[in-house]
Amino acid sequence: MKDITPQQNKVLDCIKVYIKETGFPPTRSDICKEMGFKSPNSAETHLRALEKKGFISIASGASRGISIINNDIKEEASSYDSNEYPIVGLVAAGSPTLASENIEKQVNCPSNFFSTSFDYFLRVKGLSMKDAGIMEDDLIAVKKTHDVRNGDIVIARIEDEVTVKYFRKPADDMVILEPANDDFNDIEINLRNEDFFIEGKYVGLIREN
Amino acid sequence: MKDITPQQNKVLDCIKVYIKETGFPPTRSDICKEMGFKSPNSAETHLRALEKKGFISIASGASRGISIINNDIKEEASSYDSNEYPIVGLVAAGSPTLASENIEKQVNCPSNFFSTSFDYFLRVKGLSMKDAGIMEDDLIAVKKTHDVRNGDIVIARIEDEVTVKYFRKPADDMVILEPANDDFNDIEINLRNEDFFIEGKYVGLIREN
DNA sequence: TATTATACTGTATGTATATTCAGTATTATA
DNA sequence: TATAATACTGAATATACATACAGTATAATA
Repeated sequence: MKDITPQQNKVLDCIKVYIKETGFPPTRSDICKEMGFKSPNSAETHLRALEKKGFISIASGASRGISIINNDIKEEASSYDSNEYPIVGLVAAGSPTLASENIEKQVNCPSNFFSTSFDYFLRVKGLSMKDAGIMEDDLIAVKKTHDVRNGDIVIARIEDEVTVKYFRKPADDMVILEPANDDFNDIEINLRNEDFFIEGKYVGLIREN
Repeated sequence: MKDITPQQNKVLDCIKVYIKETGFPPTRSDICKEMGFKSPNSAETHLRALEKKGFISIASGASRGISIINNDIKEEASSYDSNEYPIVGLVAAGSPTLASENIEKQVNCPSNFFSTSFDYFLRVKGLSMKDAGIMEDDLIAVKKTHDVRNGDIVIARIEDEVTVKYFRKPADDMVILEPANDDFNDIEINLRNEDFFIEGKYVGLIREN
């Protein structure tokens, strides 16, 4: 992304403000009013410059067809770095984890809250990871990934059941899921016979008291 | 707000999706394409119905002048409600907890993140509260208060040392601080002889992995 | 020094768009 | 049973809007 000029930045800001206040983007003429321009072409050229530099996109032919391209890194820097993340339960049925019927609610959380980015929160059931400090009803931040290593705490699906455990893979066709609680036993999975899937990785935890 | 009909809800959804995908609201004709209508007036009448029922507002004369009216309480509450909270260590010296030299860094966190409001984060040292799921290096959200009850997890200062423990007060002149770990012993404090102070109460926890 | 980017004014125009009017049909509501 | 609300088609039109073209001027680059 190229550098933005102060004036172009003003125009960009004025577009953002307009959208925030009205719910839809401004016309060239609206921008002129806001910026004090007397020709719609002043707005037009600024828009084309902003488009060329990657700050906005302009839908050809459409009125008010401006959309802000949010550059995540810039957003984080400018403190608008909050996002809504869904909380899902440990759903047992074969439905997709993030299907709307599984979402308990959405919570607002800065996207850079944990050092690793994450995709959703999972509400923990049971005490099988007690000794790792993961208690019932805790929210664990899950990053969707298949790239897990021995010793990672993973969110895994065996057949139709979702579980949180330590991951270990002693052989190519075998996975052991280890709880962090002496009252529970290891789960051995034979990858040839059983339907096994890594949903993601545990990257953080939130508890409410 | 009046009841929305299933068809009107479809139209409302289609507007939301259009905005999400393009960044700007649809025209009547766009809605027709999405919904399969053959007359722009079909979209128009639906829009007017949605406006009348308070789901959208329509800017007169403006193209794409539709904006979604958000009366979602939870979103309003969580949208731009972020604050900076300090992280402090378990400082032993007699300096005030929130003195700048004790502040590890500031973190951005929605102020309504936990059901109870809080004042700062404390970085946990040691494993004395392990069985309560509080591990080394966890951040616990602390609410400054002196109003604590038996069974609460409190942040207390004995002489010059700060500690996190379960609180119990069996007599007027006595406090027992109980760890959640069999390897540690209860701490009995005689309020007549010892300098004891309740810093606050544990209301939440955050862990980064 | 020539060229490009920035930063505007001013005019013009085709079309994208909102919006009204005229109908038809079905289903609630009073 | 009359009335209103819902759910559409189809056509017409004034205007809102994007966008191109013609200029002017200044600062930055090659």
